[in-house]
Amino acid sequence: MKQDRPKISDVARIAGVSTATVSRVISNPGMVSEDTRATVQAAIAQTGYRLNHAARNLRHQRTGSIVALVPNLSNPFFAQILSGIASVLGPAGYNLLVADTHSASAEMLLDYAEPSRADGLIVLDGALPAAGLSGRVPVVQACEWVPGLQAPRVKIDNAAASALAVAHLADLGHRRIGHVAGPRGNVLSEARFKGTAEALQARGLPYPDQADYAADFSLDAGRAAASRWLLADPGYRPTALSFASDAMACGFIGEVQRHGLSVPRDVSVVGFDDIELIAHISPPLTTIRQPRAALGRLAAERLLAGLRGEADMGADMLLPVELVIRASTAPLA
Amino acid sequence: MKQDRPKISDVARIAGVSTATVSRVISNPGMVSEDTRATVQAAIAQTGYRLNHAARNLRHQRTGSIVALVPNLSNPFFAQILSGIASVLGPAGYNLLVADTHSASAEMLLDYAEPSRADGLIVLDGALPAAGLSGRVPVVQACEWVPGLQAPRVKIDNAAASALAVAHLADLGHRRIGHVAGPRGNVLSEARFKGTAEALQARGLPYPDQADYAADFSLDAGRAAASRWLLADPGYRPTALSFASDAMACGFIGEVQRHGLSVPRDVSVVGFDDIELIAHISPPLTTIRQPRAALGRLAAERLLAGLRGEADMGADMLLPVELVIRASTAPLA
DNA sequence: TTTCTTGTTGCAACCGATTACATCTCGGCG
DNA sequence: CGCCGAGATGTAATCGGTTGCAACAAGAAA
Repeated sequence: MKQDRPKISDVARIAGVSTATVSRVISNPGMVSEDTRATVQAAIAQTGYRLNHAARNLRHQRTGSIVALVPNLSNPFFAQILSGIASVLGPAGYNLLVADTHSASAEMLLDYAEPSRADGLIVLDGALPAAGLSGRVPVVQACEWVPGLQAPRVKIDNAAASALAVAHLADLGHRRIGHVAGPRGNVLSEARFKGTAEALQARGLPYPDQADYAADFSLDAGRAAASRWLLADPGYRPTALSFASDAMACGFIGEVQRHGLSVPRDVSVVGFDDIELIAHISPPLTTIRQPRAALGRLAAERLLAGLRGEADMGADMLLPVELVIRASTAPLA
Repeated sequence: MKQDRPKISDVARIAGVSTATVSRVISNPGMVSEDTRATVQAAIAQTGYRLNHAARNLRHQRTGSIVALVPNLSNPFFAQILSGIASVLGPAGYNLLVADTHSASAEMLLDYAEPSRADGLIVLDGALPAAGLSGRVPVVQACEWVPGLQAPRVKIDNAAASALAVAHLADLGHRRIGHVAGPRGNVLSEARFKGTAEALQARGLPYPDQADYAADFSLDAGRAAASRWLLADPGYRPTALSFASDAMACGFIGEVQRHGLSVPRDVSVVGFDDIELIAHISPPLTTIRQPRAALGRLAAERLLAGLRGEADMGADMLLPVELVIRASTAPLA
């Protein structure tokens, strides 16, 4: 009993043809006569032959897989983008290789950009070094982006999104509108802070020249922001706040409520992302909705187009966002 | 100017040695003399040589990657398990290939179990066919499992977990305790329903012989369950309910509240999973906490041990769960 | 009948690294 | 002085498909 997996030469021997013909039956059936094809297919079935991908990839100089570099896999936000990516890659015959940039060394990350590892790269982490990512395999940036990296970006219009939040709060009569930014240095933090500041300025409202940075985008960071806000003079502190993430907004609300204040009576809150469940907290959170799955899908499609050599891999792509008004915002009392 | 990537023979030529020596410098430096090693390393640096993984994999008959078969990538629950998996695989030198079983055909899924594609398989989807997964590469099942598939399982004790919920509600004085199960046929749904029924029976409480199946584990399914519950006779319907997921519990609470009832005054609710944010809804949800990241980590470690040929890839592994008491449960009025 | 297509198929050279085996050198030892 | 062993390095087969090119057959055109 042969324990080894059958190889193409085994099939060829049984079918009485050359390995070339077997190979053609597999990858280019039209080139082989009907009779031969049937014989070979029978031999394939009989032996239970399965193609060796490593061998094919070596010869074809491709891998059939796309790497996604994710800053934090456990963040549901990224999971949904990945889901969008996978939904495009799978049907197109590509594998999705996921690398958590936090649990991988710089050397390993470099390795992911190797043509012998992946055919393309989707970067979801804006904190990576631009050098090393470029010039090896086609790259697309999604959601976040790496400053200085020449690769198409599929993202939302963060400035416009911030402006939406500001407009909503201003329309409700708020004049002292604050913004709690994400972690310092993060491209999204900066873009959203900048967008908020500019929107405030455009309306003649007071705006900060320095962002109120949080440690990260987490619940705890929102809680910390609440502590700062609670300490401030009620006569001067913002009556409305926009946050760089829903999680932060949640943390803020929880902490504020714990101190006996009420949202939106004492302070209006706008989140960012529209993650699941956010509609079910108390009060349901007003937020900016990002098209997460679409972001992933479009990034993947963009990359595939690039691999086919079709696309103008130059232009960026801005997806629309949407203000979802729930109950965490109210007119200024 | 050579556009091609340098290969090992280019390095060899420049260093004035054979390809064998270059190969040794890369993968077995101790075998090469100090001088030669330095020369070769200089040549590698000079050419910017990078190893071709496809070639090495072909020769080594391994791929360096592990596939995770996930039923639904956009579900944050799985994202956190994946995170645990990635945190182990990365440092061990393995890639994580993620396949969404929903957006892949059966043929593609079979392909993932090919030795030429992956060195091992982590199954997170209990609805896959057992045939085709077995006997090709080492497999570990995590969280969910495939009935009939002979592969070690890393999971929680679903029966014990259900019993925890029942005990909690019974201790609060509830006698009519219900359970809303996940989708019919899902291994977790069945296990949790069975565990709940047995726990009820053991306490002499009325128990259903048929599960109250939901369409899936989602918020909407919980909402639908609420509609059913609201229609039932208040004198007979359960005064407390446990759910097969937090999302369902949330949906239920939201719908019940919309009808002017209050949780936990009118009905106590226990969720399952302890996903993020669940502590911030109103009321904060009492639930069963699953060690998600640990599940992923252990599954990955198990698989790696199997790949090294170390482990008794036979025994299953049960992780402990924990009852987290918050405010959605209260003594029977 | 000869020549030219068109369609099938086989031969053998790849893809790029790894490694068993052979070879060579040099020091130690009888 | 010759033999042996250890260490370093080269030679070439190998992993398993793919594909350019050649060969060949059969039918069409001349």
